[in-house]
Amino acid sequence: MASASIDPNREPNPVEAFEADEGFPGKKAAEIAGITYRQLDYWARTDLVKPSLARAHGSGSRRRYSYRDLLELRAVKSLLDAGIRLELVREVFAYLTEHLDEDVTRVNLVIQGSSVMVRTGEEEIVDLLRRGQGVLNILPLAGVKEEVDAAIVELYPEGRRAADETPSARAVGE
Amino acid sequence: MASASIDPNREPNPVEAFEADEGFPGKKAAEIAGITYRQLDYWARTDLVKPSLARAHGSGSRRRYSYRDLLELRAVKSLLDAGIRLELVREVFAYLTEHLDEDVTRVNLVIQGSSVMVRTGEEEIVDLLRRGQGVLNILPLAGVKEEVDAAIVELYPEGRRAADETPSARAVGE
DNA sequence: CAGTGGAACTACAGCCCTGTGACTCCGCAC
DNA sequence: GTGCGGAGTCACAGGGCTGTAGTTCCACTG
Repeated sequence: MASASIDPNREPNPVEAFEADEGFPGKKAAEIAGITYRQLDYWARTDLVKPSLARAHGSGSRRRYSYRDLLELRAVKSLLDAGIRLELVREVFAYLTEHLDEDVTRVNLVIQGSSVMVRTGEEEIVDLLRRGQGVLNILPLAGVKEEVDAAIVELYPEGRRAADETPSARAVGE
Repeated sequence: MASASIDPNREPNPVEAFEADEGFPGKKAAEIAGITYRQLDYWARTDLVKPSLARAHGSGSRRRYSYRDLLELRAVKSLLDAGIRLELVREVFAYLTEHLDEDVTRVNLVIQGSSVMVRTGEEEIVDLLRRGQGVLNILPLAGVKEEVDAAIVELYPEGRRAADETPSARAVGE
């Protein structure tokens, strides 16, 4: 709701400030995504979601997750919470990592058997439903983004160098 | 759509003949459902899908599955194939066993988080989609029935005492 | 009615996956 | 340098099977 204006020369929001600064360290990434640190660690080791700003290089080093990584982490969590096996989640993300651009906001992730799609309209989904082959799994990515943003604001209200407080729903286009 | 006519004085189809006779023994049930015998056994032991005509009572005894049991087995398999964890499947069936009447044919099974629903129209599903909270899993039960019928006809064409050879459901689909 | 063969259930060990706990280790900021 | 916090390691647990070697019961034969 509210003031998520698409101002071309707006201030960087907390998310961007964070990222520009240094990204999110493992522990915070886990908190924001709502998972345990051990899961985050396990997923990183097993190549499910790796920190894209800086990978670990031995004990004592620090992983650094980008905002997009957070979205992925949270999406994984959502799928898991919905009772989907990590095995399938891995397949999904193998695809997703390549095909997901920045248009996260109005899109549904649709999984049908072993094929993954990114669908915008309800029409298309109804169509899939009608020709119903097997189970459909549908994850609205908009919700994922909202959750991540909310978690960031709640856990780390001032970003890093303060910046814009509005939760940045980033709006339509992209 | 099509020829699954509800003819009041039709012959019993192979399915009904089978069941009236003695139901389906474990091994055949597994074949028809498209699962391994070990899975069937495991599910029976852990109370996921139990043979409703006769449960095992020691080595040498025989489980006897009803046609409806076959539908459940196949539905479980579909859910599993779709990457859903057995844990969730158990929850689903706890509900389903009570709320699934005989109208299996035009219904979608909708799972959202921990709540399970049986929905007929696309409207309702679109609505759920629109207010999208979390992941939706949708399984068209019609397909399940078709698959079971097809499997029975293919694997055991003569039912038991012959009976009606016409593939009951299928026809048009395909 | 006893004997027998085989189908089908049972027991049990073992495998893989997904974590979790409890340490240990070590890079980096100070 | 040194200490802190986060990465690494290892052992182990629980779920969900699978494979295999028993056990039984049941139907059929004689």
